[in-house]
Amino acid sequence: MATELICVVGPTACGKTRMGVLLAKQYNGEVVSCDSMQLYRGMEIGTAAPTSEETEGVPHHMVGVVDPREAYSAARYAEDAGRCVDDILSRGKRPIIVGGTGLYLDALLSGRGFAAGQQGGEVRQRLEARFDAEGAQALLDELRAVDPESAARVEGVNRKRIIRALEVWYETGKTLTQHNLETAALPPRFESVRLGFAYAEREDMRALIDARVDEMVAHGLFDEVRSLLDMGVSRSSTALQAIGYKECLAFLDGRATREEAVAEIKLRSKQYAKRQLTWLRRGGDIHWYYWKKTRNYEDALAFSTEILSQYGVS
RNA sequence: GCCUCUGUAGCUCAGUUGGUAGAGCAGCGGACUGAAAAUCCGCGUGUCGUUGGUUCGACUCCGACCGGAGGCA
Repeated sequence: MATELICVVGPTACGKTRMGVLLAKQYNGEVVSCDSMQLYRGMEIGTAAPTSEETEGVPHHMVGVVDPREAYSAARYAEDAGRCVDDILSRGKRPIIVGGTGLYLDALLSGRGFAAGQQGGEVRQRLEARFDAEGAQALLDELRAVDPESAARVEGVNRKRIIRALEVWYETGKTLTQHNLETAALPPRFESVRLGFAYAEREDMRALIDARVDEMVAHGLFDEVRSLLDMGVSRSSTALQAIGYKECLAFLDGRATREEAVAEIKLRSKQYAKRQLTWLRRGGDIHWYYWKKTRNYEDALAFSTEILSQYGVS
């Protein structure tokens, strides 16, 4: 199968948006965002969603398409984004996947599918209630009895993972381990080349993240959070768990000063970037380009086209 | 100028009667297919201000010096 997709990955604030646009222009492409928070409407500032100036006319999909009151998921992303990709391909254009949500990207590309169960589902709600009432140990023991491998892989008191593994068991009668085993061998849904962009010095990335957070605040991040609340987005919603939003909430609710909130956003953003790097390292198979102090997009584009030509992408 | 307190990890601080040091946060590494910007796991990274002295042995006791805080003048 010929290479169909170009993927632009990397930690936050490392030039993915710009590279996506440049590549789209060069390869007759359209961008499909792969970002679990840019999906939500009304969160442009805090998620650094591409602005109309930034996109320069290149179509961007999967940005601002979900009501923030809704709970989205990796499974839904794989479906929705998959449709976008198919559509772009059918029009003879090149899909360029741009984003930093590793799980979503893998879900889109792999075509493995997810086992049944969902946030807000009956089985899940019941398990959540039981977890809080009976304690982690009880459910972990229960999981160990049916799916010892999953139980072993769930390190510590990982509420989400314990519940999810049990949910798969009760929803499908198969263990999560079994599901993973059966789907891991499936061929990928799309063939792709992954280009990674990061900083050679982590300190440079950190400084940039700090500066970008200050920019977001100057551009009205706090107002953005206020208007989400005004439109009835719950404080516990997935959307408001986004970095930059939950910290603003702490300020708006009087649990932190404005300065503390901003400092917390910077901190959490940098920790997030580190986690993104961990995820991407693990996946391997990425052609990395490392920025020096200042970004040389021309050089990065030259690097990218060189790599892409090796895969027959032109 | 004198007196008192103080100086230990990147930061805030513990450290019993002398046996070369440990917490939180930060940081670093890792896991992760239906919340993933989420959730969870692992790892101390050190001229104990400097310099003399006492001692088998000093972060610990003594002196001097340097830096910080407060008080009296």
